[in-house]
Amino acid sequence: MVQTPLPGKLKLVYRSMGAPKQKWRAEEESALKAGVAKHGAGKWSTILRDPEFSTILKLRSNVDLKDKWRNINVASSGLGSRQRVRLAPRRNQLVSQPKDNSVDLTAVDSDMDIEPLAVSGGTLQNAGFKTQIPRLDELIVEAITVLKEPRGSSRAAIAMYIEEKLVAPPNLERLLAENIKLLTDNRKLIKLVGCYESSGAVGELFLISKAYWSGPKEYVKHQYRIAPSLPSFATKKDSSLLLLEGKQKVSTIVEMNGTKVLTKAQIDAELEKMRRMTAQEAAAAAAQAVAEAEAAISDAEVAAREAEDAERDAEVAQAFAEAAMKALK
DNA sequence: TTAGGGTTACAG
DNA sequence: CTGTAACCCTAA
Repeated sequence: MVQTPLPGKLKLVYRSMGAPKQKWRAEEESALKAGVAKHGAGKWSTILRDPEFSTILKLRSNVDLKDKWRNINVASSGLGSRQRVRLAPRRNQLVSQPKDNSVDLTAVDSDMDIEPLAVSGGTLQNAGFKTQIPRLDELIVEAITVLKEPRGSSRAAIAMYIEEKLVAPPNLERLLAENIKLLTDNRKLIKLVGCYESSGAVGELFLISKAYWSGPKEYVKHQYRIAPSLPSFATKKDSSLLLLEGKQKVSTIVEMNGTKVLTKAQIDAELEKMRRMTAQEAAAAAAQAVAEAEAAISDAEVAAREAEDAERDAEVAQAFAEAAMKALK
């Protein structure tokens, strides 16, 4: 019980070879989250053995993964300190059972990920256990956000995340399917329906409603991403025809993202180009745009410090790609 | 091997 | 000093 590593004199016990602490890199953390999404929490050894993560997590042990996952969950749970496990968080029950579809997710526009976090000054004193009965739609968004999977998260991954976090009702899968569909229809989420190859270009098909890809070599993935919030054109009908042309357009988007200005002239210019292209060409161009976006995401993961900005740019690029794909139907 | 409790290092 | 993250120990 009492841990006595050494007599109090010699406390300067360094790690294996003089490594004080091994801070987790964002890359490793992402790999861990992805691994949990794939294999489930608790399968640390399995995750460690997965060739997709073994390279990144080579220096970590299964215990390290377990501890890190615990830290992530503790931090994500909104509760400040977890040295004292006063009450088990198992009392959280998902009660928002939509009888029909009375879940008003239209009001989830601006106040989405803002947590109250009223711990100003003193620590949690009265907040014994949180009664924060989470909303399912918020949980979905949180799952996708936390998992940070480059190609989005599948329903199974989202369900697994939620089940890891709280006691979910047995019909979670069904509720999840309904809620995800609503979120997708309301453009809060972007659905990755498939990947395809067209004339050498490999891309993804993002849909926000019903559409089908009849092109060659399509395989369904059914993963979901957070829909980026774009200035204006997302609500305009006429601007549904948008298109990118590879990295050139991406750089344009980056500039746009910086200034937050998307002029009508720019949209018209894109429309002009779009009208000269066939659906196939548009698909290829959209594919390239997505590829650029993915490259930006990869770079962001390597350079963990500027991950936010780069990923944001990537998402904007993907939004354009999605708009282009929508135009195809 | 994993889930926890417990400990140490580090940043604020 | 305090809280947090990385690490350690051990029962199951």
